[in-house]
Amino acid sequence: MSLRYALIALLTGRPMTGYDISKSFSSSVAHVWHAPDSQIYPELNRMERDGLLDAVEVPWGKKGTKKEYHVTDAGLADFRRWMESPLKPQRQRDPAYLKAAYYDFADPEAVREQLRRQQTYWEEHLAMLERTRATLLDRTHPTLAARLTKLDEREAELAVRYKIYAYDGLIARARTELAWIEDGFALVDELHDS
Amino acid sequence: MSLRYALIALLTGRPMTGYDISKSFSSSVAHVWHAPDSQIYPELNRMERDGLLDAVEVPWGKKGTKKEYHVTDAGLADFRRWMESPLKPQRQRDPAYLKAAYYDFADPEAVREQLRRQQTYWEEHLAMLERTRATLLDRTHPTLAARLTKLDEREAELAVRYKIYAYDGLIARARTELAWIEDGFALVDELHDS
DNA sequence: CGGCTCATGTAACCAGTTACATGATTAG
DNA sequence: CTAATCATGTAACTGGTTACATGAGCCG
Repeated sequence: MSLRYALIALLTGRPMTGYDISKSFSSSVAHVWHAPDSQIYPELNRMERDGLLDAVEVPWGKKGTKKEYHVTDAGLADFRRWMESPLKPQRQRDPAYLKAAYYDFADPEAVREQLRRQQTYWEEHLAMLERTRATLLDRTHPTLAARLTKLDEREAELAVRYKIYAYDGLIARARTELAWIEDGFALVDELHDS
Repeated sequence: MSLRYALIALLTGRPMTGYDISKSFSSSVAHVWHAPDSQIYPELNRMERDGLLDAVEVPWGKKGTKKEYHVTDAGLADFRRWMESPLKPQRQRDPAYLKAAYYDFADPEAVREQLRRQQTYWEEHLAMLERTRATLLDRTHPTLAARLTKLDEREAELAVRYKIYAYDGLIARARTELAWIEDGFALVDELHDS
């Protein structure tokens, strides 16, 4: 269900076509909620059917049209309702930790290789988060910038600060993962001669 | 697919019935990989079919029997192969962060309520992780203890240390979440008069 | 005219969730 | 005898993944 709220969140910035969404998704909401195109288009149709979005046919080229989705009042109300509803506690389900608990079944060199891959992944992820955070701070992030034009300074301040808050959480999480990976290297060295 | 490896991991400790598994699951592997009963039983059947487990019929009461699952050599080999195979990078998908990025759409009091709930959840989760970590350290954790009887001291040391390593990661993560939640309270107070 | 981007999906599958179903055994 | 525990699931559904499918428009 969160996908639909990720989509509404994105569309509060500005109306977009499915294509626009699937492109800008990856550089914004996808940092907290990833989804592939094949899930986005059908969901947009369902949301239109449920009255959360209005699809406006916009001409495209000579004869083509494209659908531009606008959040309806009902959609916004639904979004706010979801925002204020309690989260159900997330189940833990992380293969990295499952593996780590049983690293004694694997070859030490294979463990190091795992750790190196995770390290690379998290370093890149962290760098991306920090870049994005910077564009939020200076308000050049395209999706955010689009939304800010509709807000007064007080509202803009809130929107920006909460987004930065979310990214700060993601950044802290990435750093925690990286510190854990560092500890992993040290542990493998300690346990297997070196 | 990770469920099946969580199950093999658990069964390396000692052979168990589906019922044993579904009970002890929650106090061990479920900390890294949650699964309900309704997913466990069918998966055990599939794993037996695939030759990863042997099901031994054990008498139970006067006429009943129960199935005790043993990991086969093929199962262990498959587990090791999985252990050494690269993880595919996990997609971010966390509703708490999605909401946080858009807290400006919610009432400040509703936001505080959200934060309080998450705080309670993570505090309890953290306490549970720390209790479990302590039982790993003193080797009284039942699943671990069962496995240790089959290992020499050197192997036992590895098994224990890696399990503690995994829990240290989970604990660090929980603390990071709690720190982020604290920052959330401070931010709401700052942004909404107080 | 050829290749990129814009545009919109479908189909088959797999994993996980929720709710329900049923019966035997054992402890008090 | 009754309640708790042991035992084992099925069914319907939701959400997410992977792979594929197709065509119009735009730029050089």
